[in-house]
Amino acid sequence: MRTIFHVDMDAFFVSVEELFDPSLRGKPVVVGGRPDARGVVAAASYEARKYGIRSAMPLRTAWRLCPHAVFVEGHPERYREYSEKIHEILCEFSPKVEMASIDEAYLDMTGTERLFGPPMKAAHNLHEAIRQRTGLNCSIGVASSRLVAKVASDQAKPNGILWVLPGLEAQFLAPLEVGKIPGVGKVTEQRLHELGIRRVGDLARLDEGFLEERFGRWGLALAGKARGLDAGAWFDEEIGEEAPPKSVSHEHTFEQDLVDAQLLEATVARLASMVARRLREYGLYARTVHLKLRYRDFTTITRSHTMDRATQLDADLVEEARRLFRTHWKRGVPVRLLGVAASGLQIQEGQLSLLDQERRERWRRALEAADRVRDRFGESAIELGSAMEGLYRERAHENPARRPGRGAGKHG
DNA sequence: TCTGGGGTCCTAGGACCC
DNA sequence: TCTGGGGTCCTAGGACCC
Repeated sequence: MRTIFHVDMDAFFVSVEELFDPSLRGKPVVVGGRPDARGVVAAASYEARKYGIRSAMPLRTAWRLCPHAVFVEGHPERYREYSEKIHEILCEFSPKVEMASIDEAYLDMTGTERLFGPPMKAAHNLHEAIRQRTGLNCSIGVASSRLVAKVASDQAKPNGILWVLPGLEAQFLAPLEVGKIPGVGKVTEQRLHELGIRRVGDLARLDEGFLEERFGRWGLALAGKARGLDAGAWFDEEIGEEAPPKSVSHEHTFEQDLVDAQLLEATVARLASMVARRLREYGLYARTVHLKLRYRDFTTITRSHTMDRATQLDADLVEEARRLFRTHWKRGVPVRLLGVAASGLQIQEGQLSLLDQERRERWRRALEAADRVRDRFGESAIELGSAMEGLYRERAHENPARRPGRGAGKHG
């Protein structure tokens, strides 16, 4: 029998903002952007929630519900910093810690009794350690599976601890609405409602075969979840360190829909460069490039292309993304959002000839140097990066014989 | 009300190979 | 010559999470 903790920070983004600006305390606060911006609520304070404001709600709606709320853009760097602090603290309590997102984590506390005492005592100590060292509140769920621990932390909010005793998992879940099960969203909830299933207990009573018939493999997982088991890919057994990313993406919604081909293409190029940069930071190479296009009426298409070999170079990703855009954008139709993603990530580049390898190595170093320039002077220096690429091409063309002899790293 | 950005996982059809 | 099945890759779309 395992002992799993799920630690979930309370109103994380808002709470971090309050640390830096205590005048926000006690007020309805919305993190996400200006109230008239195109965007959604990233986090709402408990006071703001009293007005019906919720995460993922359009900012304009939130503003209508509570015009005197304080709207802030937010500070992602600060959230990352605090997330790392929390991770450090968690690692003092267990060697098996897994950050599930920026503000929540699973701990395997099995066999830590001699060190930290029984589960409730350990949970209290952990809660107190986080509060003292970060000034932030969290809620903790304790149970024999990830699933039940996660639901328990949600039930414990705000600022509480809930331990579901081994053997009582199904009893704990039974009265809850099916939407409380992680992985059951609006669509599945609606489908279950149509079958007359409203509570987890209703679900648990059903025959597995019936669920599999209607929901496929997902139905089987659902049957397990209703009984408190870690079923399905969402909850793999071991709790451990994070795996490398499977995809990297950047997207942008325009303040106003755009039809200008040049502006749109420039955006595609910028997004592709940002993706390439992240790949270099991770030390990964991508084989597949995806373009995402959202039109004014919100219809959204994605188009992708898989290359012969993996790359992490701006030029390659920009070229592929731009081609996808030119091929698939319906000219003259206003665009709301553009996105570029990379997948099929691997550690090594595909096999190359020696000459290609040298050429690519020079490019890679030049681009890394450009990344450093951007770090120092900000994203506006991005033009410098592309200008350098142009310069490189010209020179290589004018005087190809000169390139290999000179120090390869100098051209950054 | 008018819908972000960054991810993961699943499904399903078609191509291609054995 | 016709028929088949399984496995894997690619592509597109969608549900879901924070």
